[in-house]
Amino acid sequence: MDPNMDAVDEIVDGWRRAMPSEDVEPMGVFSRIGRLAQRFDALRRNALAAHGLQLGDFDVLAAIRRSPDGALTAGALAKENLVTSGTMTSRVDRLAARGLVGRSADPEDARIVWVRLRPEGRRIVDAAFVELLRIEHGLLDAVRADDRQQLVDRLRELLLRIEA
Amino acid sequence: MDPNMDAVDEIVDGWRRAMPSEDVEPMGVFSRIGRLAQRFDALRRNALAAHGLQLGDFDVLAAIRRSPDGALTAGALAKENLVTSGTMTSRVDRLAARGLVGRSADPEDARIVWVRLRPEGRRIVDAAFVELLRIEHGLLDAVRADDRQQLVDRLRELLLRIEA
DNA sequence: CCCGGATATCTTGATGTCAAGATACTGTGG
DNA sequence: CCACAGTATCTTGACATCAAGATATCCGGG
Repeated sequence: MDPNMDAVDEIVDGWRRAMPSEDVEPMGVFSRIGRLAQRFDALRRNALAAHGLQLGDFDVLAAIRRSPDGALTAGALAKENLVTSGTMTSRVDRLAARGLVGRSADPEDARIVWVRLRPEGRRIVDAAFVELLRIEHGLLDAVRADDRQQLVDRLRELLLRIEA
Repeated sequence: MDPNMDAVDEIVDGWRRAMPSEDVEPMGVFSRIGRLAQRFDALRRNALAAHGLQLGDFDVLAAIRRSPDGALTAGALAKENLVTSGTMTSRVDRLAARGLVGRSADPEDARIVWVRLRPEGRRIVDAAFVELLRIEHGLLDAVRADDRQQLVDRLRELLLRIEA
């Protein structure tokens, strides 16, 4: 097999043979994005396990870590992580039980729950982030530095379209 | 907010503020890929529901549909779909119960289970495929035709690296 | 001819997520 | 001041997936 072909080239060729009347060009983009995400998640999952975190745990800690005030509401976390409120409840339960985050009530609106990093949570999320970044650098080596900005710009176009 | 910024620009800026000493360039690529995959899966899930299929169901039917002989073994399906053998057992159970696929024994190796499309399965997968392709075309409109090949080539480089 | 490692599938038990609904609170218009 | 629509979070029940192990089969070396 041509060593410059990847698994998606096989898939696209397969569809071309199976449905010759269709223009299957978009599959080369979207199948690769899906497959890359799946593989990359497996790498992340593996790396995070060494820090005692699941993917969802990291996403929660990271969102709080990035927030200007060091705290987010449960609803804001759910929205940022693209999960339901029920999922966020269970993630925060898990992290709070380990002492990585703390819940606190809002003094003005009793419906709101603020979630904030505790020192151990911040230590862990920073260590995990640096390691994930190291892995990402290693993968991005496969793309010439000159081409990276182009890639980012094209992905941004797609994301703006899909989130519109 | 700058209308040309997407959700990932926000995230990357957040990390840059939180961890100024790190080079966060790769996040612009990998966070977008992850987020695109997540959003795109939601669109696919929605479109497939109209055909009575889940994402995993479609992936199974599609893999068989593309195969030259019109049949694949349970193991080959699991490998192609990047899932465990247990997951494939349950998917094939589900599809076989609806009559969309059939299982048959291999005459030479009794360990092997061949899975093959039944007429209704083929009808459904073809209809679903055409609709998914229509959706993908609509999204890919966001990228100029001249730039698409570049995008595919960069994604292929990443996929070859990540699957190596 | 038989034993042991390799292969292929299925079973079991645990888990993370979701959809839908329950609960509690806010704030505005009458 | 009250009713009601809207908002924010949590609870519940169902489900797809996974990891690990059970079962069955194949095949090569002694």
